[in-house]
Formats: sequence, structure tokens, C-alpha cells
Amino acid sequence: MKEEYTIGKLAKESGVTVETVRFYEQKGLINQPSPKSGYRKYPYDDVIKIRFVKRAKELGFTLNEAKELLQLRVKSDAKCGQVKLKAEQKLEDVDKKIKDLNKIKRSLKSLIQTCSNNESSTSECPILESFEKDKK
Amino acid sequence: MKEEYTIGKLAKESGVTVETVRFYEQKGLINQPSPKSGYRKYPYDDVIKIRFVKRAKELGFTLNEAKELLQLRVKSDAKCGQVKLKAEQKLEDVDKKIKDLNKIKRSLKSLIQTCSNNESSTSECPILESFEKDKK
DNA sequence: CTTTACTCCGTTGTGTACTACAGGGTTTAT
DNA sequence: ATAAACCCTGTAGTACACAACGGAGTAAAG
Repeated sequence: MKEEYTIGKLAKESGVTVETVRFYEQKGLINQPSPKSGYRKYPYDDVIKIRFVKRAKELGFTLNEAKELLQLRVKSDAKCGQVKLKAEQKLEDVDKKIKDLNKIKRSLKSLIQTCSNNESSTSECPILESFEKDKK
Repeated sequence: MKEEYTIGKLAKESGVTVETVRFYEQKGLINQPSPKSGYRKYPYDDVIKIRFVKRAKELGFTLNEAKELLQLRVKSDAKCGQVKLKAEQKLEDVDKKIKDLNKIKRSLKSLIQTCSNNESSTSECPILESFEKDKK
């Protein structure tokens, strides 16, 4: 866990490509370290940031949303109220996602169960109704 | 809840545009009802399918993955073993997503808490470490 | 001190998921 | 029965998130 990373090492360490790092830099997900000696040096923090972004994307957040999530830390000085508000909104999103994923999970479990008791009478998987129960 | 939908009504009812419906049709997410009388008619089932796809996407599944999830129902005749396997894989995915979302959730909650006790000493939000704890 | 590996910047290409016409035909309402 | 609203097929364009490449400079290893 050194403190200085070249772009290549950063990329490898965080599980993305060099191009992705540069892309994220452009988009402001990590801040550009001005190339002091020709090459840029990145702190270890950026490894963690990029890993976070990677996973956030897999969870259905866009790059911009991931950026917002990242920005929630640090800025808690003057605009604590704003940060709190944003955090609360994100929390709602996250909660809804968890709920819906649990619905899908239950459906999948039930499907696996039905498949195991191989009575298989054109067993309808309830996955389609995942988001229909308790609706309206 | 009628049984026959024109593409426009289907789109409206499922919260997407007409173009999106056609796009999903092309991609095989819903099956093309041959335009018997010049216009196509869709069953109510397609409303539910499209709503499902929509939400699945927000949960980080691709269109193809959503398609796979949809295909898990129905086909449980001969290849029950295959379906079960696929369902089990999806279940793992879903479980991992839920776990990670819970980590983010805890981070957000803690951030909100810190913000509420307005001691705000450059309070570092732990969201960045969401996926770093218990790693390696 | 030269070779090899890595980096720089900029431009272009790729895959996914739509979105917007264009130029028609069909249905429905008045 | 005709105008408005809706549908058809097909093609082209857009936004996001990278990936690949070209041509040149820099760093590190032997």
C-alpha cells in the first residue's frame, strides 16, 4: 500500500484499464494530479475511489451518481444541510433497490425450489410479478 | 386491465415510449405479435414484462440479463436442471448486490447521523470504504 | 546508454440502449 | 368522409461508458 501510483499501477490495482482511469479523470471522478515530472502520480485514495465507482455501477448507479456519492464525503463543512439532504435521497434510492432485489431474490428462490421438487407442471416462475404485488 | 393493447397504450401503461417497445421487441424481450389487421396487439403480460425490465435495469442488470431473468419462467419443462442452475447463478448476483447496497446504506446512514450531530469536524464519510472493509 | 516498458495527448471506434425522423398506411371521431 | 390521431417499416442520430490507436516523450533495467 504505497502512496504514489503511476496510472498503470493505479489501473491494475483498482481493476480497470488505463483508459478508464483517464476517462474518470476527465469526468471529474478523481482529480487530476498535474503531471509534475512528466508523469502523473496518484494517491492510494484513488484506488479506493475507482473500486467504489466500479461497484456502484454494477449496482445500477450512473457515473454521475457515483460521483455524487463520492462527493458526499469531505464537503461536510459549510453545507452540511445540503449534504444531509442528498444523502437522505440516496438512502431512499438504495432502500428501494434493496427491496426490489429482495423481491427478485424471493422469486428466484421459489423457482429453484419448484425446480428441485421436480413435479414441474409448467411451473410458472413468479419473477414476472416481482414488482406487481402490492402495486397501486 | 384489458387484454389487448395497441403499442401506444402498452407504452403508456408500462411507462416507456413507443420506440422503446419496438426496440425491446427487436431484442426479443417481448415477442412480436404478427400485425394481423395492420396494427399489432399486445397482451397485458407485456405491460408487466416491460415494467420488470425497466426496474431490472435500474438495479444494474443489462437488457440481456433482464431477458434471461424473464426467460427463467415458462421454460421449466425439459431443461429444469439448466433453469435451476441459471436461477442459482442469478441468485448469487442478486445476493451480492443486496450485500453491497447494504454497505452503502450503512455508510449513508452514518453520514446522515454525523451531519445531524452537527459537530462536523471535517467529518469523513465512510462511504468510500464501503467495499474496503473485510477485503482480502 | 540503449532497449524495453511505460506514459503523454488527442482522435477515432465500439457496444448498449435508446430517440428521432421520413414517408407512408389505418382508425376513430366528428 | 375527411381530418386528427395513431400505427407501420426502415434508417439515421444521440448519450453514455469506455477501448483502441498513433506518434511522441520519459523512466528503468541490463
